[in-house]
Amino acid sequence: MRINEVMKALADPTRREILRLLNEGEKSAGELAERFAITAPSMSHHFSVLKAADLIRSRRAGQQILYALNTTVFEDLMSLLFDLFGRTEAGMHEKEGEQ
Amino acid sequence: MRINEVMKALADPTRREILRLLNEGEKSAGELAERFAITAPSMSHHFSVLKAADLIRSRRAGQQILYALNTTVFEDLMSLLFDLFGRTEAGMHEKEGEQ
DNA sequence: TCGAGAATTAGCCATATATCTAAATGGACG
DNA sequence: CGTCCATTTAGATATATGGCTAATTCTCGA
Repeated sequence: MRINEVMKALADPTRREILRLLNEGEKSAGELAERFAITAPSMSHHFSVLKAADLIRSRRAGQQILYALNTTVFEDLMSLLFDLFGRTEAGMHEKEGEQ
Repeated sequence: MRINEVMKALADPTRREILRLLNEGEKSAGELAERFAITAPSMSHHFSVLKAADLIRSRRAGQQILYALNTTVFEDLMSLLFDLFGRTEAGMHEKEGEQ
């Protein structure tokens, strides 16, 4: 996991809301876009940031592109946060995050 | 908790490293600064961002200012991440077994 | 093959951010 | 007091980011 890309991706409120919506299930780009007051190209930019961070996955279905959460990153994120905040008693979590 | 401020604070690698160092225990501004290749004013800027996000607390001890983690935010952060990634009932039924 | 619909890519602009140097603040101590 | 030391504040600058419009790509269906 690229921590920096993940964290930067999560730093934007629009992207966090996209993730929240995708938590309900797979949605098309257009379906997501209509929930926001920004243009499709801007949304597309956010999708690419989320994809680069591997927070979402996409697949084409006809003319549409469907996006879905990549939940495996969640665990990595938890691991990172424990690394930052977790009060550890010697070896409580062996697996250290990168960076 | 101001999610946006917390997330933006965490988006910077220097600030994440500061938190990691503070996880070892309280440290002075200078003590933290000497670990990085950036100037004291730049460090000070990062401290203020972390403070604004309530991720750290500070207290004066003579000429020095000591910083410490504010661990209570950790729980809030976890809660937020579950909100983003945690499978809710609706989501669970839509994409079961997906990874 | 052609046109329409969905989405992305390209290019531009304004704002936000991270960094620096220089100056100001606040405490310690002779 | 006066000066030193630790840190912050002010102000400047370069880069990053997020938004837009216009143009392009890709797929579907007549």
